[in-house]
Amino acid sequence: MTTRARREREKRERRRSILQAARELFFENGFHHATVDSVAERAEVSKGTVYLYFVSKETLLAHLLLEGLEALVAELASACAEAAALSADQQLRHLARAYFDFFDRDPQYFPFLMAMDRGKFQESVPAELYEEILQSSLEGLTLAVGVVRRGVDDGVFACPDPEKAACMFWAALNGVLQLMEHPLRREMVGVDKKALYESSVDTLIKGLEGPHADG
Amino acid sequence: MTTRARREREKRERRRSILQAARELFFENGFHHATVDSVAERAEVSKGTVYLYFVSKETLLAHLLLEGLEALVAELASACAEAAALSADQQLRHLARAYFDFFDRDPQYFPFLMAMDRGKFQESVPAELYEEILQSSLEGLTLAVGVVRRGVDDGVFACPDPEKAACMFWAALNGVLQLMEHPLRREMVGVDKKALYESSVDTLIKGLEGPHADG
Amino acid sequence: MTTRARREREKRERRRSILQAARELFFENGFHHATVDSVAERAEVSKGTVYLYFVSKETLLAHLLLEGLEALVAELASACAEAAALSADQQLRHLARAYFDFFDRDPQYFPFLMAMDRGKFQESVPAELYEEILQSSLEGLTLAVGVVRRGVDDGVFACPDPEKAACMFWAALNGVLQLMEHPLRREMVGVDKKALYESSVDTLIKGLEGPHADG
Amino acid sequence: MTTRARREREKRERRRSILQAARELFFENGFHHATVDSVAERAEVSKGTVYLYFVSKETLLAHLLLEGLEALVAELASACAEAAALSADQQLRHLARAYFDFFDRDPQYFPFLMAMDRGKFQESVPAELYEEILQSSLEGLTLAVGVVRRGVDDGVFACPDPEKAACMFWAALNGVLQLMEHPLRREMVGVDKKALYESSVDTLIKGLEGPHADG
DNA sequence: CATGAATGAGGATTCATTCAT
DNA sequence: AATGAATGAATCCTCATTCAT
Repeated sequence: MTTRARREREKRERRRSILQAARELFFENGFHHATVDSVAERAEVSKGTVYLYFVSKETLLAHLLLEGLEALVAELASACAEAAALSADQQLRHLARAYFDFFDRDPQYFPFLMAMDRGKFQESVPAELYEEILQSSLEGLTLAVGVVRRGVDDGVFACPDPEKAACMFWAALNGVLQLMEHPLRREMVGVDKKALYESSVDTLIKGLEGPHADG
Repeated sequence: MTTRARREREKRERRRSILQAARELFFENGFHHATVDSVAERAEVSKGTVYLYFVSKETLLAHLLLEGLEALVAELASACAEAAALSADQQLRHLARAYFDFFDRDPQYFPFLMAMDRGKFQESVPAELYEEILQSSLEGLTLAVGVVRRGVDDGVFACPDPEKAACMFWAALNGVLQLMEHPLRREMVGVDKKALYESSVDTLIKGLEGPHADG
Repeated sequence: MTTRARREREKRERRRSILQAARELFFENGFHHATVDSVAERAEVSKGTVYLYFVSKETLLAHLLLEGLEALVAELASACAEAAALSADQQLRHLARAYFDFFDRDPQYFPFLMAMDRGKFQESVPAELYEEILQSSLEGLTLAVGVVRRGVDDGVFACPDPEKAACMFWAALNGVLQLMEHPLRREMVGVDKKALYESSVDTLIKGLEGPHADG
Repeated sequence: MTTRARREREKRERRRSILQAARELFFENGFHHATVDSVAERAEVSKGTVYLYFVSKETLLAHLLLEGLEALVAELASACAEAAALSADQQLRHLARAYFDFFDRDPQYFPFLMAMDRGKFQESVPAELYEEILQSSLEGLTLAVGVVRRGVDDGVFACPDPEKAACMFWAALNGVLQLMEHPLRREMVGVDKKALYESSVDTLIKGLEGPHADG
């Protein structure tokens, strides 16, 4: 029946709009300062409806995170695939660019990924969901490890421990994104975000190419 | 008068103990889950007294931050000075190590430095104090810029924009510290924090040494 | 039509299953802590259906009560009939035993009979239904009055006011049941429920037999 | 200092007024339908103040109960003492009358004593307080046991188990009070509360006097 | 008849902040 | 200066009830 299909669609629609409202508000005011009331209001549903779709405020955040991470991983994987034919260092550049593009398009995710660390979060979110998030957040790293490993095999990179090298790479890029996240800090620093990011990629890759890089 | 001197000392003493109590509690439970009541109780003063010394809960955090940053800058400066006679790359290593040591000793600062970015924080803290914090947080960078610049002058580093290079360096190290902050993530990643940090320093310095590093 | 008959049966069936689910849940968690959702779920119907059969949560309770009371009255009446040939005091014992057996089998009714007293209950239940419940709850007493009256006529009991005597009897037994209802209290008191009940019956009957019992 | 003394008095005063407001509202609307807001309003304090004095709504009820029970026990003890010189049966009558007077004056306690039985109550009340309440609620019974035992020793009562007899007595009186508590039931029954109570006392004492009473 | 998604008025509790003493 | 009692707005969450399909 069409009715049923439409119902399903409306439900998904509503779920999306709640998630979207939460994304906006959590980002604008920070998770703690956003209220479930305001989420409901912006999503144009009642407060009860929010709880119909998500068991708690924290769970709302968790879904936001998971959704974001899954999208990110998908984009990273596709970037890797596209660059499969290129040299390892070019592939790594592709990966880094995809990473950048993602957070450039959706800068909100960054602070959220960090918010997840705090204690109370784990308690208020179904364990299963939490597990999924951690899994997802590892997948990006796994991709990078693969590329570095290939680079080592191909003689492009000279690092004894590809896993550590990938971590380093990943961490450094996160650092740049985080640093440039805050408008004030961006202004203070007086360097362009994208330019800084690309310099970092170049420097790191250059650092990985020579011998004894990560003893 | 001695009385006056004693009074002054007691006041400083009390201020310190409030700050100390706040530090402990904010770190243990996170800023939002710590209450002013609990701070007062642990500092063994009344709640009113807390407000006598600090205009708001956020201001308490701001002072904690400022205090921490000042200590950090002092340590960095001293590390720089100690290494003044060494080559620029060695000096940068010294700086990086001092940075690491600081956060290794007081790992709690890290999350707070990040918390500062959030919206409501700025509103609840005297603008002047906020400004001071930003200033302080830039001073570390300034130190690094100086070292890089000297390295360029000495022909050790080959980067056209020392400021950008220093930023990159700093951001990358922050990224490592942040990544390894969370116990779960540390476990997932399976790499030692200090080793990862040192590899990053090595890789970055190596990257800075060659030509066309940060075009 | 067979269809019609089946429909009727299904409706009764469904009604029963809702009532049964409510009984279980109200008893397990107390009326206030049980939710209509949980009743619907356990009865395997939708929440809307519950409201199709019962106008409110309170009405659900009222029907439970009424149903229980009707069953009780039936059992009491049958106990009376069975003992019709015996002496009045023996008949009264039979009645008391039937009363005990009923609450021993379904101890949950007791607290609910009491819950009914509370204010909001009357407002949320159709007046007619409420009236029926009160009527039913009186019928047991009427039975007891009849037996006592017969006892007076036969010279077995010596009380000028059979109605009052029956009330007294009834109230006393209720008191025992109520006292022994709570596990903690039962433990504290350190007396067996059935033994206490039977002693009460004996003592009361003995008290009714002599002269000047309820002046 | 006078100031301090006055402060203390005011605190006690406020505590009392909150307790009093709670008593009224819990009784008028039932515990579940009374709100902490309404308690605060009637006590003419803010909601926060209520929580300053009592850790939870349930604790408020617990204190009401404890206070009531302690007053009751005190009155029962004093009734016993006054009647120390009289025969055991007269002393028991005194005790019963004091019991009646208490609930006649403060009929609210009765429903509360019962409310305590429900599950969630125990969880929301400090264990220590709960224990105290149970203790208190036993003391009345202990008094009755003492009197009955003396009656047995004096040859006035002929019951092998004074403890059971006292329970029975107590339970029966509770039953009468409970039955007559509800206005509607009182009307239905058509018997005067006090008269019914006194008849019960007479009948029970008479029942205890003869032989084989509670074999 | 039956469904179950949506509602939204409450409810208990917390806590930063004030202020009379 | 120091106290700590009082405040009350704010917050998350619940759940009986309705109603379009």
